[in-house]
Amino acid sequence: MNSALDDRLPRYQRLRDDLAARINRNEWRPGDLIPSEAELGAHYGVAIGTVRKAIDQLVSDGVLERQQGRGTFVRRARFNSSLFRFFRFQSESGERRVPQSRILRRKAMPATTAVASALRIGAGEPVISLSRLRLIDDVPLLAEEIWLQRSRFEALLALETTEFGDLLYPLYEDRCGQVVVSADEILTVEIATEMQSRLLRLEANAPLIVIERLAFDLERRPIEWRRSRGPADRFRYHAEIR
Amino acid sequence: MNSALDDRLPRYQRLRDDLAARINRNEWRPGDLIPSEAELGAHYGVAIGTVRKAIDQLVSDGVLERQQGRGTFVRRARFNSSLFRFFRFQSESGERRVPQSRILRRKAMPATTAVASALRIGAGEPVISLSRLRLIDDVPLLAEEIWLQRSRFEALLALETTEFGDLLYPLYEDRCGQVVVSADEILTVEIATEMQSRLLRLEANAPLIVIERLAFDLERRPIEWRRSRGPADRFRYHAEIR
DNA sequence: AAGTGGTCTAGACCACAGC
DNA sequence: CTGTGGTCTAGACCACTTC
Repeated sequence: MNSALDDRLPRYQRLRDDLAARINRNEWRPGDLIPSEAELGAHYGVAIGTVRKAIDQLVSDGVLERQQGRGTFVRRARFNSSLFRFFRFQSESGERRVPQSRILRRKAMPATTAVASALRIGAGEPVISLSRLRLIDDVPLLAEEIWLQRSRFEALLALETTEFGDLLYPLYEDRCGQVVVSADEILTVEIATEMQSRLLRLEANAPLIVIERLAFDLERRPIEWRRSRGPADRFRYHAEIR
Repeated sequence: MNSALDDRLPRYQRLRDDLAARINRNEWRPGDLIPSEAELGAHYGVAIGTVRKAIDQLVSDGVLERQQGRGTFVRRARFNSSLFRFFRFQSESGERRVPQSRILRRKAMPATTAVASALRIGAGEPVISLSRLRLIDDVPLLAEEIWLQRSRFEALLALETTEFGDLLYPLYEDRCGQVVVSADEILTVEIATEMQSRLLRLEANAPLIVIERLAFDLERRPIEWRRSRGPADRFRYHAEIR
């Protein structure tokens, strides 16, 4: 379970995993300064070069951020990151803006088999389901269904949905200590159902783009599954591939 | 121009750039074994650790590949890479296959302003334009327009288009010494024109997915621009985002 | 001036491939 | 057995931030 203990792995790997786990359990929170390389080396009994290699990995994972002369910090949610790219549905004038969010429904429920399999939990385990509409200039742009493991996001049930704000990931960070660092997305196109076309104010049978996203924490465990649908004619998606 | 000479940059950076340039000018070709770390260190007059750091970067760029005990090799085109992911248009049965390719047209011409700006060359400079149809089970799946800088791809003009094969990137490698290592893609949806719907055997006004791709060499210079269109209802695109 | 990360070095030992 | 990359160490010096 805990790779930080598996002594077949190189030290820098175990160190990376241990640091990742410490961040994940909120020993250090986004924005915090972590101990210096020298301190970490002394604490773990390894050379500074080994610490550097572990930190290098976490930096390239987007989890940590170095600042020469200042120290190494836990990175905050990145609003310009590609995680936010399907915000790039164009507004009328073409510029990019953060859409408004309106939570339509919030429900605690047992996971369906599909949700459980995506989140890699058992069927029937408690999850939180959100239904959200995103708008620009009061025009609906995306209809989203979101599922979260309840045990990690309990705090969301105690909060008024009107207090959620326009972005969820900062909320996850602040209220639940959950940090999204990567995601897999699958894009497809389908035809709007009657309900969807009413919600998005489209004509019947309009083509919709469907974006399924599975978001991971820094230990690559799935923490959020969402399915977003928007009018295909306003869709523009940018991807960098390697 | 040549960052390998800029002594404000760290040595491992200059070394990385110099190695990249040597690969790009085909001093070593895909599949070749490059000199050992010790040899490179001796040749460039740097410590082995510095060589390792330069090679580390090229490995994470996907240009080189280490094999413990054997050496470091120039990577061949990766057919399972995400560069090939819009091959994932599903076949009837759902499995993934490499589509057939049919070159419909090949033309040497001066670059239009749009093409020149994408490829970052001057308007009117010579380019090669390809028009290609991709099929699975003889059913058209993608209609592609492709533009290449003529100076780099001259060899393609001397080859029968029927000899091109089903994949272009291996052809670029073998015939022209050009290696694609990364790309930017922009996805949009549009409605098929009459000509497109005839080519792809769709009904009029069917929704099309449009994938614009700018492909880069390992010095991040654009070498190919393509625009691919396919039926939206058979589209499935996977992206990993960080 | 003190502390931090950034670069670079030199060398030890290990794991693996290939003769 | 030799040569290769993989890990790890220890220390020097530099560049930057903060006081």
